[in-house]
Amino acid sequence: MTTEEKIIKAAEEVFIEQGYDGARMQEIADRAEINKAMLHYYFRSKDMLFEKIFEEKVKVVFPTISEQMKSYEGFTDKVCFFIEQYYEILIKYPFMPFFVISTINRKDDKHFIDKLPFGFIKEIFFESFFSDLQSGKIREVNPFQFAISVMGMSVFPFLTRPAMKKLIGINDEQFQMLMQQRIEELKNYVRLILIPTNHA
Amino acid sequence: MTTEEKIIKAAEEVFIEQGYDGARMQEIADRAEINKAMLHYYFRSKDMLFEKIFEEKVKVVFPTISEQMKSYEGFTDKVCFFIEQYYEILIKYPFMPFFVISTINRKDDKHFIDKLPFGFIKEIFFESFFSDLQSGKIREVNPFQFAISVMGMSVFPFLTRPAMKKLIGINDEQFQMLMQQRIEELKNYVRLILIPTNHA
DNA sequence: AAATGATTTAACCAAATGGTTAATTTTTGA
DNA sequence: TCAAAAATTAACCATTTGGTTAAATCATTT
Repeated sequence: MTTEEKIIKAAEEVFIEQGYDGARMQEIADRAEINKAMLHYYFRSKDMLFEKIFEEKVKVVFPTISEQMKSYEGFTDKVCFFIEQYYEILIKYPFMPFFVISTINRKDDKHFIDKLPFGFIKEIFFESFFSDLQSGKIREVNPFQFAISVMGMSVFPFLTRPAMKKLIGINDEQFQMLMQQRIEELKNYVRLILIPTNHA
Repeated sequence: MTTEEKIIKAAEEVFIEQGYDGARMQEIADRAEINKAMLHYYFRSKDMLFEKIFEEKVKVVFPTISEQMKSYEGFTDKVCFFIEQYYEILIKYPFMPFFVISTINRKDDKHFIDKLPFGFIKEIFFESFFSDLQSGKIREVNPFQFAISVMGMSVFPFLTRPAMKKLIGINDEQFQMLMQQRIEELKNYVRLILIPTNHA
């Protein structure tokens, strides 16, 4: 493991746990078991190190689901598949949503928003939406609002994990199980919302 | 306006905008137009000042909706009413959700979770749930998962406001309008999920 | 008006923090 | 083998930050 890799691994941990403001360069150095000067030697400043980590991590959270997505024809199926794939990632990286959201909400530095791959979301949620709407395969919902809802339902428990765990009284393992079950539940909700009732 | 009130107002602003770590005592003093020593005179330390603000603000975000909630009989109606009331508060205080979530996610200090009024949520979502389920008035959904979903759909756009605005390309005013429209959309989703289709 | 207590201020402090530097060790390539 | 380049370290630095203090001002009561 090279020094650079050690730094990135440690920086990931610390930034994700503590956020930009809470993170300390010394702590990153300690966890990487290297001299603090190395951080600046490899990444110049705290800002540039953070930037690097954020870009790297965003690539993980918003992966190229869209590729596989194309094999699904209908909008409903696409959304359901998205939930499945997204949850696989979320369960693997449960701290990611809070990291991303706390970063894009930083008062002074709003430029991180531009690093989010919006195209990806648009592709998933709007591509087959209108054709399915016209052919009557889905109900008349607002695509924006619906997209926000699916994202919100998916991500919210991960943003409130500490509170969730306390509210329901569970540990990390049980939380993970609950999230696993949640996939089917959410897919069910999506179908109930989208698929019209056939008044035979 | 007393000095104490000036401090609280300024501290609210700064803590909500910058978070605990990002907030500076000097900036709070500047905005309140008082000497920094007054902050410690009235609230001893940054921690105690923050505690005060958090407690105060939580009372606003989780108000006594539950009282009015009781006049609604059915579970579906209760949830719809909750969304209405909750959105009134959210539109008024759009920064609150991020403030609360970033606080309960603080690594070192997880005790803020205990200050959240969980009872309130339980009351709303579980009280009439089971009776309505047994009488067949609502579909068989998991009450936990459903509660998380409603909360998530409601709160998510406020957590991602800066990104939302950029994604859809709107300003603050338009965002507020979008959220106003969202109330009906969400109530619709809730009904579609909960109310069973009558197979006549 | 004087004494008392509460409030406010300016100056100060120690610790922490991001960042630098000059010297040292390790690696590399001719 | 040896010099140049790259990597690493310890010590250091300027600034910022939460917090303190002692003196000054203001308000209240007698």
